[in-house]
Amino acid sequence: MNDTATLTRERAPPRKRDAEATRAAILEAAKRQFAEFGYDRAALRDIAGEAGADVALIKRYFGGKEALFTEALKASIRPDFLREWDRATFARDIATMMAGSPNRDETRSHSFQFLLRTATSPTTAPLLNLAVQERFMGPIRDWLGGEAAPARARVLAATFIGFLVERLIRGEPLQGAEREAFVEHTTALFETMVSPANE
Amino acid sequence: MNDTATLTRERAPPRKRDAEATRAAILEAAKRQFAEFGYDRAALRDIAGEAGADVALIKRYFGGKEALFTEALKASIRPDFLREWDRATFARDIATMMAGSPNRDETRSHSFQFLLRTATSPTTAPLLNLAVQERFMGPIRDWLGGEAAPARARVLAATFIGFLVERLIRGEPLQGAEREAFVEHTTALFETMVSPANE
DNA sequence: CCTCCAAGTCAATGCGCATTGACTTAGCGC
DNA sequence: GCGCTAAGTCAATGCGCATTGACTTGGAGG
Repeated sequence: MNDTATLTRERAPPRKRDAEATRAAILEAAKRQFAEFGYDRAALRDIAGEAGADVALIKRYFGGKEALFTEALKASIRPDFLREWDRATFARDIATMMAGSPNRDETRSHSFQFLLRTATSPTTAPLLNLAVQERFMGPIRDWLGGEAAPARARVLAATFIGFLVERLIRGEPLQGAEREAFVEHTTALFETMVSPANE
Repeated sequence: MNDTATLTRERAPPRKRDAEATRAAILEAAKRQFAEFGYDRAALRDIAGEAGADVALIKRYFGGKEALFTEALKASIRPDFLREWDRATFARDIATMMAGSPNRDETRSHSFQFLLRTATSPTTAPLLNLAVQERFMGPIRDWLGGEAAPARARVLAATFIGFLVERLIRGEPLQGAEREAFVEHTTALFETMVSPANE
């Protein structure tokens, strides 16, 4: 009797024999666990477990751990993520988001956490670079527009990433005056990046 | 004494039986390898190897992998790192540094790479948070001064980290016009953070 | 030259994990 | 109902690694 049911994650209800659905479930679990644990500490066993599938199916459907990771990475970068933010309130929205805890808006932070974990693992960094270049930098560049868009996109992306990390690291949530000041300064920071700075 | 001659594996010349020296060598190798490979992929065998010592000595002198890591982490955060930058040229210096490759100024980036790898590994993040709070945030806060220093320190630290990550990820080096624009915008960005923004 | 202890070595042990191939079963077409 | 194929299961294998305890050796003090 294997009781992997003790895991906190809910197991999907018993699925009919459906290759497509199984594959999708595995990919979903992979996205989540790679994002949460990083490449090294994510175990195929557990991923399969969460998906309600067997480890061997990962081999069948994806080939191996690295291949699964690559696919999960691709699936985690949505090129249209910028459209979700209103241009007018962009800076403040970002600032507010960064002031919060990562657990709250899990849906959105999934993919970014994924990026972070990937970014700093020496093994996976090369994989990331490729994906980011076309699916992350590109959109930001277009979204920014104006002169020197590529360089400005880099600056924006870097800053963005930094705040994600800070939020990830942060121990206790921001509160009171510090939180307000944080939001103000962060808003100002992102605003200077969106509207071209005057020399 | 030159030391970092070859990338492969510098073995120190046969050391006399000296517990202190051995301990130090191990710690040094640990700092380097943890920074380069991250916690998970750094192997005690290799660390000991680089230090010209045996794995078992790591147990004797440090207790285990996690203890060694913690110590290496502490040793990697220098609370006075900010003093190295001239206040007047701070922003531009940072920008120039960020425009370069991480391999060039290895000495300085060691400790930061360490931070990054630590930051995004779920296991080690808690350890980091503690260390960073007092040895990283504190100094920045004092260095910044002025009103809302804690919040502004956070903003500065976050941005700083982001650029480190971006630099770490970046595939090919920045060149030509993009590099120039990048430096300009980054300089401007850091300047607004040092000199208090006017409301 | 001898003793003894700390410094350093060696090899066994066990764990967690990915990989893999042989096995079992569901379910569709006939 | 029958059989065949794809979907899903199981267990063996092997690798990399940290841990650990028993062993060996250097070298200083007598």
